[in-house]
Amino acid sequence: MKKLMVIDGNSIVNRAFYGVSQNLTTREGQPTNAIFGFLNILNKLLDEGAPDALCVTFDRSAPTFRHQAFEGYKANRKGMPDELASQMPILKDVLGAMNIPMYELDGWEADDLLGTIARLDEAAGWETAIVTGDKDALQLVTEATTVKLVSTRMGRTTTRDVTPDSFREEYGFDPINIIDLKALMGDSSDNYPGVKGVGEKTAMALIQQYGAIDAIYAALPDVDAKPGLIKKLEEGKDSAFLSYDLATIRTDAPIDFKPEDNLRREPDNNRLYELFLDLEFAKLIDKYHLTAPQGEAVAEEAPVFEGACTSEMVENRARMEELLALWRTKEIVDVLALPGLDVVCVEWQEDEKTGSAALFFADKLDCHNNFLRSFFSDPAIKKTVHGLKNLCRALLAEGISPAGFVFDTEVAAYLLAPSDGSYELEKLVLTYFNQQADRAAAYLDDGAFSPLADPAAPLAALMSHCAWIGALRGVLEKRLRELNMWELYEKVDLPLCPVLAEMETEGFLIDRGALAQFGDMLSQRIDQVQNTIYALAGEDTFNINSTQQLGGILFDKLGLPPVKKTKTGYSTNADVLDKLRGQHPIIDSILEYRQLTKLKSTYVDGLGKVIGPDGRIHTSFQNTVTATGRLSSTEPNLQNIPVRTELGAELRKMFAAPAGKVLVDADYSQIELRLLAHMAGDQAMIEGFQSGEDIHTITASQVFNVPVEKVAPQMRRSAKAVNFGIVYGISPFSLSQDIGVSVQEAKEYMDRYFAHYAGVRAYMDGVVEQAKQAGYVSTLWGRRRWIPEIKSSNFNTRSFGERVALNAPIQGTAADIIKLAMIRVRDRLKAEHFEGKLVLQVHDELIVECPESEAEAICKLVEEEMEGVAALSVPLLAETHAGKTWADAH
DNA sequence: AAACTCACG
DNA sequence: ACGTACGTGAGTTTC
Repeated sequence: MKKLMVIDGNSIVNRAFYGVSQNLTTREGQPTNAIFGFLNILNKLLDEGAPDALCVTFDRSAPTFRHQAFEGYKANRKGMPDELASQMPILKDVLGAMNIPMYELDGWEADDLLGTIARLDEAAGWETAIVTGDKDALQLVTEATTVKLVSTRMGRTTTRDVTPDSFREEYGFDPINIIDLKALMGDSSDNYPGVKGVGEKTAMALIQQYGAIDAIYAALPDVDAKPGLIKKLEEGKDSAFLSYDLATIRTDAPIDFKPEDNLRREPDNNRLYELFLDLEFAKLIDKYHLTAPQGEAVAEEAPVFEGACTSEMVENRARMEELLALWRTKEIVDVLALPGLDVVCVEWQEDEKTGSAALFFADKLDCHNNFLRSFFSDPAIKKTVHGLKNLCRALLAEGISPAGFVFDTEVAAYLLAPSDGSYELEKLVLTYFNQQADRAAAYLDDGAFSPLADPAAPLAALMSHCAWIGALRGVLEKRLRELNMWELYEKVDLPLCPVLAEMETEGFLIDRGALAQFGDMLSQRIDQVQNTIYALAGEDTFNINSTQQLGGILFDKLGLPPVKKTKTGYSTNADVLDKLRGQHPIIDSILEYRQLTKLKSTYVDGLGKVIGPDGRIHTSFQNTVTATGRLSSTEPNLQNIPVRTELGAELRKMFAAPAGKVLVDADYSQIELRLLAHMAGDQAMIEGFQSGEDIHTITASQVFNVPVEKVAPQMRRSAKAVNFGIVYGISPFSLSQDIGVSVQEAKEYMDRYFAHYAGVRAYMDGVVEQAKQAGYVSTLWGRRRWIPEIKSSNFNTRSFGERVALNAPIQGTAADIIKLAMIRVRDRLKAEHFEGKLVLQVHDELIVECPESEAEAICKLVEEEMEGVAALSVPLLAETHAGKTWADAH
């Protein structure tokens, strides 16, 4: 007997939408999670069920014919969220391309079509499997028709086959009587009432005993039940029969259906390929073995390797010179340099065909080193690489000065999609070409790569990586130019790479001894405070670091009032503890304990672990991580060294200049607010900055309408909080939390603020509008951040998108500016033969280590370059200081 | 691996 | 009525 599988499209797509990771979108912001989830469920079903035929049914909008009788029907069902609605037509396109028949009919619901199809199928002598998440469909179960009930739990979908036997076993009555069950108990999601006062338990018992509501009502008033229930049944009779009709799935929809029309067919390769390409479902392209349509350009033309790859072991000096000379004549050479530089692959274009070579440097100190040096420091050889910053660092470690790098695929991909998070070559190949590249690192893991032993096998893969780098260069460059980001790329992010590598290599000297001493002091105090806490708590068996255990002590044992909850229990963060201050002496001790242990573990111990043999700390600057364009710093993070508390700031005394040298520290004054004034073109704020007065005082004076000299400290504090809040897209509630006033007062501050800075409000409205229209926002230098969230139908998600739209242009422009300043400072230090070197950047702050004799000149140089990056409608101000330690210089 | 907390701009 | 500020990285506990 042939089998047909019929899928309740609306039910399954809903489950997929709410069950699959919410954030799956294309890079342009089209949500795809429901489609992806639907296809996954479909694939799983087909693997398990192997039906001969397959089709899908869809609703054509409520209220339906069947339910017109009842006005409140579906009043409780919310309309489909936009993110799901936008996926429906695409899903139907996909199913169409897969040659899966779809059935939908005006005025009919999916389940009526399911019912009709099942019966027609049965009549034709076929078996039917109905796939749905809706238990109403169980009424359709017969010997020939099973229901595959789909449920999603924690993102996993499971299906359960329901047959007449398994149904009876579970419910104790026949499948058809589920209609009677619903007639009594009602259905809140479909909004039909059933019998008032009868729930699932009661209804089940009645149906198990009597089978159908006809039988129940026929037996009235002698039904075997309590008098109260009998009264309810009598009163609810009309409603019960109405509900019965509503719960009945019709099997007589006027559709033209023949089972054999639904026999499985091969998908339409070209249509499906293009759809999956648009949806960025590269893995599914592989899974379905789809191929790029022949003869027409798809997204991007993928490179051809076959037969084009040759490799060469360069064994003598003459051949090296020959190759170097050749490469100098080429427009570009694409380079894959493996970590450690012991293997370098080079590919280039030669008379319309590709040439390539793999160079091995088993011993970097032999004559090959000359090759490495000549190749990587020759400005005449124009090189493309993936991950320039790290390559530069590796080169510097070999004493080679990098030059001639004209393209970095990693940085380019970051600029095009800065929220993507990671940009491994394999991932980019998948994104831009929908192809799977083997991981180059696979040939290196545990040092297994041994080119001399077996050059052939891994070499082909490595060379193909090289070719991918070249192919990516093509599409990335094209895209950067299309988006007007080429200049940003060429003038800012690319040339910053060697600067960062130099800074990492240089490192920051730290006073090991002083650090250890500080750590000992902390340990002693931690001991004391810990004892105090245990004494105050009356027990010493709990772990103060555990928020759970601590919460138990504070809120259960000591009875303090819980201020805030987290997912897992009581919140015990600093905000909460601050509110509890004065209610119990243990609070102050816990705050102190937190401060001390943070300093000890994160900073003293953390930093101690990463001091190099040279006594210096070499952080890694991440230049492809943040969504806004900022840098970040890892292993260790040197951008969050304490400064705000006195004890914490002690640490900055450990960051020092060596004997005979000093640190020059320069930081931008209020750069983000200045940028807000400039970008908003707000005259009042611009004049405020031009006056040279303290901006928070001016704001207070304008907002509170008092002369500058009459601004009280509290007024300035409030104005400062508003100023900062604005840049983040603040709400009155958060402002009130921040400065400790009522929400009403906070709102008044903001209203007054916007009244005086009308340009700021207009700018904010404009930038949000731009983000909604275009899907992205930009900095002054054209750095982009895509904001798919702003089109969300979810209030919180959308609000987040709006705040991001407000903040990203400002934070990002500040990042553009300091990156440019870094490049220029570094270039001038070098050009003017200073010994001074950049060692650190902390978002709006630069630190140079230099001989004492250079300090004065370098202060001037850094200030000039930082302030001179751009001419805005407000001055860019940088303040510089020199000192023996970071604490002194800041 | 996720949750919580906290350090910085 | 919602749920409450942008951007990071790291240490600790807990599952």
